[in-house]
Amino acid sequence: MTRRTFHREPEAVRQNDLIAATLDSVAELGLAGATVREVANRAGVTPGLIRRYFDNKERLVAAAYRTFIADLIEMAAAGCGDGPAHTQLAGLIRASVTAPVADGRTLSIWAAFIGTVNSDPVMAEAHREGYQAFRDLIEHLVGECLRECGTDASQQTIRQHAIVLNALLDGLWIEISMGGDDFSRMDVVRIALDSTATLLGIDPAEFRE
Amino acid sequence: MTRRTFHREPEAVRQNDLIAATLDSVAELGLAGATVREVANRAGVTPGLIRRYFDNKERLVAAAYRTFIADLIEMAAAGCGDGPAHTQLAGLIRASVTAPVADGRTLSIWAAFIGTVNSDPVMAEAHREGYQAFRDLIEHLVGECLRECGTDASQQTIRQHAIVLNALLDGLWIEISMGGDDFSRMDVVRIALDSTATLLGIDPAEFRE
DNA sequence: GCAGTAATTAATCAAGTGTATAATTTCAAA
DNA sequence: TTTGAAATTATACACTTGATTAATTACTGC
Repeated sequence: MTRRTFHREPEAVRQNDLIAATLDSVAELGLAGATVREVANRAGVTPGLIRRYFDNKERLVAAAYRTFIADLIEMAAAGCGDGPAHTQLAGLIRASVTAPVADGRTLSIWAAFIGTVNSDPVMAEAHREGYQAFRDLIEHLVGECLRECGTDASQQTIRQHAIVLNALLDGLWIEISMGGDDFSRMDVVRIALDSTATLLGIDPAEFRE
Repeated sequence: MTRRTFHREPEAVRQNDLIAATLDSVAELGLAGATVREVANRAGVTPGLIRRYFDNKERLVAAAYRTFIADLIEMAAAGCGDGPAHTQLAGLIRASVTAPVADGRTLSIWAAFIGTVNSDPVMAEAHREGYQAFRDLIEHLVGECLRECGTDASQQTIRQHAIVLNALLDGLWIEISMGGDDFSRMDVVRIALDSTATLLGIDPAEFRE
């Protein structure tokens, strides 16, 4: 009876693999399906090993959530580029309503985690961290964008615009990711950009990237 | 050793109690916490009894989701009243961004269920049923509202407006329910109504209920 | 090449899960 | 009051879960 062969991996790599395996499990099987054994299998590893990298299963899941949120924001922010603010904002919006940010897998993971925020303080904290970052980014871009257009708005007005825009993006992201009905037929990017221009009171033509 | 006393309940009542207990469990402990025993305890009943009302735990959870979604839509639609369309729409919006539709408990339950839609066909079906109803309601109200304002819009334009408005409401609902930051300080109803008016291109003054 | 250390496996445990079934109790009808 | 059927409880079972520990293996530094 010979043991299964294995090879060692740098700590960061293994940790990353375990987190990736966790996210895959959550996406395909739901949070309940992300058992220690399932995650270990997907990572090509034995269940016991997980404990060497994460104290608890709870810690593993929380870590997975943190990297998920961070990656999500990074993917969205990657659409910004470094041009004028209205171009950056347009890029952010386009990225938010198209894959890979907007797709079923991402939504499943997000929802599964969000569902625990109310009953799990650790997850609640992990959540707040990441969410704030996205809202701050939007608020900054909205402010710059309005300034570029010659509109002088108070900080409170900017904040309100950011809140509404953030909500709109969240909602569109959910609807599109859920794969509802006829989104494949319409130009979601155009709709998102035009709606944003309308809400901010700026010229829609400005928003053609 | 005497058995615990009990009293019989009409089938509909028991069924309802079990569903209510399931939703409470999901809200407070997450989907994973909604075990057969937990639900039974909250319903003041023994685990075995559940099987007399639901074939599976899966069926119980699906039934709970259906009534949850139905109640949610009913609560939102209850704000409509029966006046002119723009008043009905305003009522719907107000109801959507205030309690009991918009609160943490509701969001927790919603998210927990949504997280399963991708991996569970039964839940996916239960979901689509309820969601369509809400979008149809919004589309109808938007159409009537534009007609009242003298705007003549094509069916496709109406549909696009409905999609955007639906997304905005979803997003606001989530942000408010999540209890993010400073929503307590601001008039969310006002923000929601004004944003809607802006998006539909109608006079915000029309929307003061 | 060799030793020692640390990563990994394998095997096991107690607790909790959904489900099944037989024993009881309630209640309505006679 | 008695009887019978249906609702409810109690108990048990097989299985999965997260966690623990000792035995083994791979790799690093000498």
